[in-house]
Amino acid sequence: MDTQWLSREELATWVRLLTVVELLPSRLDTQLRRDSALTHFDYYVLAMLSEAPERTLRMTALAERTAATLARLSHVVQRLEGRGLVERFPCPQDKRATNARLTATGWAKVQEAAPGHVRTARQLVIDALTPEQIAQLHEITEAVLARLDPEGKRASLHRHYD
Amino acid sequence: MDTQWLSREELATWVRLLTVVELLPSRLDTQLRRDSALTHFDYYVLAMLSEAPERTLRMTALAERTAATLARLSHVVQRLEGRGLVERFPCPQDKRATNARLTATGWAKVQEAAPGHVRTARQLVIDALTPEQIAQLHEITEAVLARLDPEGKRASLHRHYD
DNA sequence: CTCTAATAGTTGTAGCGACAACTAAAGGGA
DNA sequence: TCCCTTTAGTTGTCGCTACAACTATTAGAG
Repeated sequence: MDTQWLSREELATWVRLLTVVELLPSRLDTQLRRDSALTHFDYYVLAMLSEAPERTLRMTALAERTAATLARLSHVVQRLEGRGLVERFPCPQDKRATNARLTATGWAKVQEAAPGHVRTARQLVIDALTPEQIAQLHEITEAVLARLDPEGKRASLHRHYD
Repeated sequence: MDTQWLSREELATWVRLLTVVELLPSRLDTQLRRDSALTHFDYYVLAMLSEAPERTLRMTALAERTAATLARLSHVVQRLEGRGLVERFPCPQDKRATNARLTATGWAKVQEAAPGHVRTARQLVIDALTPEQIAQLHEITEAVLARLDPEGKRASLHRHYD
């Protein structure tokens, strides 16, 4: 049971990755909060609904696409419903299930927030990388996700974009 | 002011990156919480202190190495002090400043937690990648950090590992 | 030698997320 | 049919983080 410590190069990379993982979410939150009064997670919930048929998804499906637990999603959707951006209604086919649907106000909100968010994504990440690096990062995140979420229980989102 | 939307490849990569950024911290937290009753951030604070001369750092220096705001660090160190893992004392040279020092108990805690944490880091990320991918990820995170933290105000940590 | 601005750190508060406990409905034997 | 398990979702609570407001000390301009 000897510990396999990290090599110099592995450690340097690991530390940089942690720093990115630490800083990126707060940057995204800050921009969206300031410009649209949404957290980044709020935005993603709305964005996923906006791309779904009828702008409607079951809570479980929405949770997968946003890589969230059902509990967290439930809290968030409750708040979004209170703000009139989303509405919930029981699923007719399965009485256990709940559907979440984007309201007209919610749709307008996403439309308004999207350009600024994309600009931020470019500024902070995408435009900092060469096309080759984008391709490399694609492979790298793919490999890591296979470890983080082997069965794809959470985080099915990326499969919709292949 | 037309929006430069993301290409198919850019979007797929961006979504994967977001998923990693969403899932990785909670995985690290879960392991450390379960095995050592520490958050990942707690662990990093203790780890940074353990590598410093005298196992002591000024709050500002510690905040940079952990990519945290001073406010956040202050709260965390307060809690760690309450648990006897860290102690604080005023800096003699600069009466505004506070030094944080790892206690013997804190040192023991890091020693105990480190192997499990490294094993997790390998399992989830490092061992999922080839040496080439590690090198690529090093470059990629470097480029992104230059955007996230241009002046290196926060996140000076990685420079200690070059 | 002031007086102002910058630096160092702390604290209060509010909001979000993790975890555990819970209800309710559907599925699946025997 | 009955019972047990699984699935779907909600809710309460606690702890952590962001943000803003605050104090105290130091550095720098004039």
